[in-house]
Amino acid sequence: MARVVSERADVLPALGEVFREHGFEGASLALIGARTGLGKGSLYHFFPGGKEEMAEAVLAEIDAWFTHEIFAPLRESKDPRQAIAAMLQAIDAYFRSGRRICLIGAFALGATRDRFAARVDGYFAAWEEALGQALMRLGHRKKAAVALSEDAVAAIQGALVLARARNDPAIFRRALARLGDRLRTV
Amino acid sequence: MARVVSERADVLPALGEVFREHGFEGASLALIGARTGLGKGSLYHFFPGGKEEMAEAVLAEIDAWFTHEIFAPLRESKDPRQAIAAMLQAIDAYFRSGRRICLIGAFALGATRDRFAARVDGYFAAWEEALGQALMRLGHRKKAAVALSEDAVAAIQGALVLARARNDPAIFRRALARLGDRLRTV
DNA sequence: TCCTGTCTGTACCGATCGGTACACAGCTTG
DNA sequence: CAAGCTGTGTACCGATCGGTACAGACAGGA
Repeated sequence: MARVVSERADVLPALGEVFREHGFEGASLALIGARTGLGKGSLYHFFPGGKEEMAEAVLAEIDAWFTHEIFAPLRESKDPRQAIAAMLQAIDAYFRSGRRICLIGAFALGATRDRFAARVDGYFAAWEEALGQALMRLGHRKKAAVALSEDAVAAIQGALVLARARNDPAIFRRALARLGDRLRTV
Repeated sequence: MARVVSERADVLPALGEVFREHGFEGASLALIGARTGLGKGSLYHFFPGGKEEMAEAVLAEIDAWFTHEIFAPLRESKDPRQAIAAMLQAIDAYFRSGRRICLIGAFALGATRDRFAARVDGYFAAWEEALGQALMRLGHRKKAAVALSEDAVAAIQGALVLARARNDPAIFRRALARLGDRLRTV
């Protein structure tokens, strides 16, 4: 039988897209198999825990990406203003300017939330905390920084909802632009 | 066989809750039957179109409620400041202070979006338009009113995502409070 | 009383679901 | 070459899916 040599990590992006487009429940093994090019044999070889393990692996990968690319710079950069600008740019790229939804946000609203509660909560908690840190170093007092970071993360998620609801990615870009203004003023 | 006498409209609230909690795909007929107390016979009697017609009816009911309770006052009230305050209060009650999600927002992020695209788009479009009207009568210029209303609707949706993601309804109340401040300043 | 239309429960349908079992292919190590 | 591990395809499992068919139950009007 054909041997294609793939690794667990190789299929995570495709897996993520299937979950994004069809949700956890809607992503059937048939769909997953078609999208990843892997049969059930391979799938269950890489993910013995089935769909749940696949989703968990995808969430872990997303978490790692954000931690490294977004959260760490916000926490550590010596220039918080630049770090925030970089965050907005990275977010715009990651969400394809509003054409791609946030899998974690979608899971949060879906029936899947409880199953991945720790990941879902941790993702947003880390984001808020990291952005709050940057805002404090920018000169905001703790309370204001917490409020502003909560507002910012919510604005991003809301913009993703709206952009997809109205099928208009421009909504997301406009929201990011306004958010940039609000995050620049101390 | 037992006869309970119910009407189509009577089951819409229960139907809505099932879709909220399990999503469109996750809401199986077994679940729907259990929650509404209706068997398949009754269900398909009231909704010959099956699940799709059930969801459509729920969306129509939600749309009607918002149109009457939220959008119309925003458009017509002689005191836009008061109308906006009333909107925030009605929203807080409707979403149970963050303990209840927005079905339309959840559908927008889910795989179901395309099937109910018109409803989903129309709901948010109407909200933005109505709020924009109120903001203009409050003294904002058209461009600012449009931007602010888009921001406000996104903020509400984002706060619902966050509140459910982090399992903390207080996030929603805080977001509403901050939104009130932003909408009050002309 | 009978008839007709509105409800309701239930048996049943084919399709698909997630998951398991297992045989086999091919590389790697001796 | 032989053994062993890692991938891979496929047949198969019971459960559940959305939907249909249909007969029985009840109310209102004739």
